[in-house]
Amino acid sequence: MKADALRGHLDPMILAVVEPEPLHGYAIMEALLERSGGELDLPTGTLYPALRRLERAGYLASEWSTVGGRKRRTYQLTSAGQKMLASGKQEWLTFRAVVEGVLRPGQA
Amino acid sequence: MKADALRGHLDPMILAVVEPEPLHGYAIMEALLERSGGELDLPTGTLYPALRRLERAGYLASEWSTVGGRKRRTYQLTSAGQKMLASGKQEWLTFRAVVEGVLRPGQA
DNA sequence: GACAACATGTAGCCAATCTACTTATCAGGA
DNA sequence: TCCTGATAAGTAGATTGGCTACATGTTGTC
Repeated sequence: MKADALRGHLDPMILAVVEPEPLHGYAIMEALLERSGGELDLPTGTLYPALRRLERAGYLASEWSTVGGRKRRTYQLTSAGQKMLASGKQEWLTFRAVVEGVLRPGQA
Repeated sequence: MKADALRGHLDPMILAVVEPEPLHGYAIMEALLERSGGELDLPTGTLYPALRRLERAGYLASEWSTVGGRKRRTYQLTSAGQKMLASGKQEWLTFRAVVEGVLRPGQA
């Protein structure tokens, strides 16, 4: 999968994995990897800046903790993030319809 | 639809609309608009550079003509473009599976 | 002692899309 | 006649988010 493809689609995906329960960065990476069937292996240079961006925008809130001597910053969805996630899902459906309307991916 | 969302997905869409028949730039814009149900209204500053890029890459070939006093540059798919389109469709299916695996868009 | 896994982060690069602009022809209505 | 909208093609420059590459430190295992 090309890197560019992710542009503009990563944010809702991150919000989606922290929706059911707050997670720290590393766990978010693992959740994305798992939910994507091993396809979405984000470099830390992508994920961590994205998390800070989402927090700055008010969609996530974070809190430090220490577990087994390791420092974790755990992120949870805010109510603004909840709304953003919902509209992100909606936008995805629109986007998918647009691409498939043009691409007709059935005919290889 | 956000601008970024298109990143990396536009190329195969352009190739797809010129697949059945060669089209000139303006007609490609109209075809995209029509196939997308009016959603994909590309600015010329996006389309024309993209066409040149695709030609430089060998996926499209172009030819000038004049119709009704207006100059047109008509693009057609090359065989490399044909292959690129096929793999682009395949990549789209992968990408879609990744996003939907993470997003579970059913649950709004 | 070394290495993999866990955990977080920054600096700087790159490329595709965008806004805003230019140039030109043709058709139709005021 | 003049103006506008549709047709047609293009460039310059800004933006921005995901990338590579790097830095730092802990824990557990061979």
